[in-house]
Amino acid sequence: MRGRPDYLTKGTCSGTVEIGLTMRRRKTIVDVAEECGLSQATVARVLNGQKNIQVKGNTRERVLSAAQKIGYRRNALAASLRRQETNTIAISIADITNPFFPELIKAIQDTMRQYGYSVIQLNNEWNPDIEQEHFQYMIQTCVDGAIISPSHPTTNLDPLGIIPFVLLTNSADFPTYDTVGNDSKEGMNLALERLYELGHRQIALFVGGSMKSGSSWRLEVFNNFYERKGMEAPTNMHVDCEFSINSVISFEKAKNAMEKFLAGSNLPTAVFASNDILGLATLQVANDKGINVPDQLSVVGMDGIFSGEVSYPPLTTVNKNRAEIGRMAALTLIEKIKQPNGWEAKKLILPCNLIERGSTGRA
Amino acid sequence: MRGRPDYLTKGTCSGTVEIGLTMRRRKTIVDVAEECGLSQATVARVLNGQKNIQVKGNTRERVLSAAQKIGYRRNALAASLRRQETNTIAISIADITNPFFPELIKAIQDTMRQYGYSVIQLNNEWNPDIEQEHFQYMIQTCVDGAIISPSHPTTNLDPLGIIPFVLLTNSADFPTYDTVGNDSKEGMNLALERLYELGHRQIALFVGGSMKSGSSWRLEVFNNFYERKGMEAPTNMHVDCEFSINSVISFEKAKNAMEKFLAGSNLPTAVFASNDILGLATLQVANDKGINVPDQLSVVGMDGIFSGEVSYPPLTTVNKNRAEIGRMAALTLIEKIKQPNGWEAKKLILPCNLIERGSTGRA
DNA sequence: GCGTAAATTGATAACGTTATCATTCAGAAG
DNA sequence: CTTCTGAATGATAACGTTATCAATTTACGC
Repeated sequence: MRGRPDYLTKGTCSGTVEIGLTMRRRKTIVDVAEECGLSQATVARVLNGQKNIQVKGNTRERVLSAAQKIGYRRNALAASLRRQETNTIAISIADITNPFFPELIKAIQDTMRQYGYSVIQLNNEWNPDIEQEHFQYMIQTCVDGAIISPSHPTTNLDPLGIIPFVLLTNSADFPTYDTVGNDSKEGMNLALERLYELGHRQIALFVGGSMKSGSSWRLEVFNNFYERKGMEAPTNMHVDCEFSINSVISFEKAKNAMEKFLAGSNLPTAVFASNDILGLATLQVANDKGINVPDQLSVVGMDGIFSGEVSYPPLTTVNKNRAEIGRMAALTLIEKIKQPNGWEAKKLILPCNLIERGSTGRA
Repeated sequence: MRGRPDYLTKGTCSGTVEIGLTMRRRKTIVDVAEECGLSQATVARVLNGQKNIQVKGNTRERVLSAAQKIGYRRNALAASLRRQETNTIAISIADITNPFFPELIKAIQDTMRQYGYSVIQLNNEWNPDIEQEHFQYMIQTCVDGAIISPSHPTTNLDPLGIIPFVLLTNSADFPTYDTVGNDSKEGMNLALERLYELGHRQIALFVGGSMKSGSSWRLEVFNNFYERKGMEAPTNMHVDCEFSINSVISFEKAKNAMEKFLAGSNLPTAVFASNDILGLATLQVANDKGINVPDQLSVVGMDGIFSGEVSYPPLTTVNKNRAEIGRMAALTLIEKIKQPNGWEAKKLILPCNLIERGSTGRA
């Protein structure tokens, strides 16, 4: 029986007397062993629950009841240290208050839970330094894997070392990594095509500023669309605005930009907003100006956040299935963790779907 | 120098030759010690960075550069096991996709981060069984503390044992525990008083069903308010609806309930909704029916979620400062962790504030 | 130069598991 | 009653830190 030095053992209940002020030490496998008169080894065998262990039903009983009796709780720290795996994965995103993320995270949590993993979620606030700190944290805490939404296209992922990870992005900026993302280009096309079908020819493109990488591909898709239709792409139909860390501030900035645009002379019959915040801002400006949506102006957003359902009118949007992205990212990561060798980069691109609500109608 | 058994050492780079397929073992303090020719003890002293340690500047250099060179990363697992603290706390809430929570969580994360703690966030989906599982998980992973939003007024907190925790609630259901919450009653009064000031006498009370504990106190506050004004509280001005796990579904149910109510004969001049989802549903129904808000109907919600800012008109609401609640809960918990003895239950009740936006006006 | 105290450094035992090996035990065959 | 085999149990060395104590070096006054 292994001894315990005095300065630690002090305070343990011995016999029936319990020392007043000292904290009750947590029960360990050793205590269970003492209690039931078996060795630590057998106790461990029973309690860690490996499937194909050999223990007599009798001794199993003894161990379990002893553990129950003294209130034993496994110390996951010790187990993780010994087994060299923590059954924990990390998620790195920009900002949990961004309405895009909670569902995504929940899906990851749910899926991971099913496979016995817990999830640590980290916000970097679009700050690459914090992001790097988080990577270090992941290494220190020995997470088994990570799901990462890179704060920038230039995010350096090397520090992650041998930690298996999956990226939440569809950008071409990370060609050699595993990625799960939406087909945003195709989604945007879906919206434009539908607007065309409804008779819209003067469509404004509303893009959220420098923060969002990939503003340029939107313009490309926009121009290609008009080309496909044999029309000249309008050049005076672009609305830009800054995008901020905080959704509320972004919303205000978006409103200002759209107000200015709608005060101009050349008015669109429809607005394609590259995310729902921008779309909602457009709605509010239109409402304020007495422009009827959708009779005088159609508005399409992108993402499918909750606020778009409760707006007036409800916002038509290119929906990104965040739950599915989360689930697939989780599954991909698990697969990668289980089979770390000979893995080649997987690129999963999920389709978007158009949800038509009240903000769109005939031109 | 401590030895390492063959079956583990195999694959470590020895000399200049590196064995092909085997995984590179993670560098430890022992490796650093070998590299710089000092003992583990001194290496540890330098690297764990205790403030007032005694090491010569020279040796510190040696250690640091050696650590740098071989790419040493501290193993937090081992450290936590030894130090008996993880610098990690857990948050238990119902559902991260509920728009009320993300800001709260972020505030907790931010504050905790400042004090060197990481945060594990767990969703119980209003399910007490999952909630209990999470409590067990907290014990196993040896979190230093927990912040808990109880799924039900009957949630059993005993299993948490000696883990220090703080509850996110203002209900009287947990009188003996530390709690941080908003003064919702006072907040509701704020709204009613303001509506009265604006000339409203026929105010409807819109309450979200059985899910939400504390529906009854709202009625009490409502009746007290009218009594205070020397008026008879209207008894035909209560709208109830089921509340669901999912915000979207709750919203639809709320719309149905409000539609039915507004189709009736006795119409209110104002609606007080006990949360923003209900308020937004009211707005949308009014808009659909051509009832002008706020000219014909004023609407006040409660919580202050983002969707209320982007609705049309923007929703007047009794704001709960979620960031502040999170911050205070975090600070209280830290205090409790640092000073575990002789603590008596702290009850923090933060004031609500009324945010007047476009959905309210003169009767 | 010497003795003493202070400043550095080193050796090592924990923390609570898991996994390997060795040992014992039960049961069957001879 | 042996002898052998496989099942069941026990002893113990890791996992990588931190913290205690002991040992060593340095500083300093006389």
